[in-house]
Amino acid sequence: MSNYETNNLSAMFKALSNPHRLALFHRLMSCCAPGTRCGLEETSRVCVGALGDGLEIAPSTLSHHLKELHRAGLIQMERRGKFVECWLEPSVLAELSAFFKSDSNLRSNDHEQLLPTQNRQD
Amino acid sequence: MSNYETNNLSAMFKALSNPHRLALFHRLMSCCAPGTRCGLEETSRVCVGALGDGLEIAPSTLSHHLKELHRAGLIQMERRGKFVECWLEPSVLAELSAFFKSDSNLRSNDHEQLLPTQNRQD
DNA sequence: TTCATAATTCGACATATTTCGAATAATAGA
DNA sequence: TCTATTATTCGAAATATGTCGAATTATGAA
Repeated sequence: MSNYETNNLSAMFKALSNPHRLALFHRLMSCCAPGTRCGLEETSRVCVGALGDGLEIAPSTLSHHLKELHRAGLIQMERRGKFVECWLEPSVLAELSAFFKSDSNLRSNDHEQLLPTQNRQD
Repeated sequence: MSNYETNNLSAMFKALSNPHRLALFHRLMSCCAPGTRCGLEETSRVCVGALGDGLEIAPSTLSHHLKELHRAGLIQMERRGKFVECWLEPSVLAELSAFFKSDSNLRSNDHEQLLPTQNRQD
């Protein structure tokens, strides 16, 4: 994993490291049309105020958190009239899911000899 | 997603939000036996010092970061003689990968009416 | 016992994050 | 234009995090 990839990914995880932001992100994940794969082109959108509903945070805090999610590349935002709509690109979910799929992270011999010899045969 | 789950997950993401910690975690992911699914029972272990190799952080910082990863439930640690070995439980990878699989996050009607009516039909 | 190596704990400091309220901007409608 | 609604920006305060060096612990070997 290059430094660039590491920083990009860690920025995403940082955005998700706050419980409020994770909840916001998860709402966006959950609101896709039931019974279909989330997104494709049917990504549903939620306006800012509705996203924060029930979270008990000030509007300014909500705005800040959504900006962080957006800066990390996790969500999209677009003003439509009085409202600002948020949505989630399915490719982002795919990228993150793939990262934790161990198969995609196998390398051949990068880390030979990482254990001292006396500990390798038991 | 319950509050408990949210906090648990966000703690994991917080642990991965630091580039150094993400690099450490990724090394543990990458060092599995080539050609096999990571883990099952062949999880390979790496001792603390070797994990930090090339990362240019002080031993105390390395120790601190590994403790954070452990506290978040992301890695396992066990002393064997002079060394402390670290490894990764495959189930953790599975859990995280599954979280981003949008299918597993579909709910039926939790978020009806999140967009104001005038914006729902375009 | 004494020494060297591996790793952790502790205390300190600089920096970053979370959160809020007040002020501001953007928009739709009367 | 004036007003109400939606959302953002700004500044400040409290708290958390990342990092290091020094001291300490744990262990194996001479």
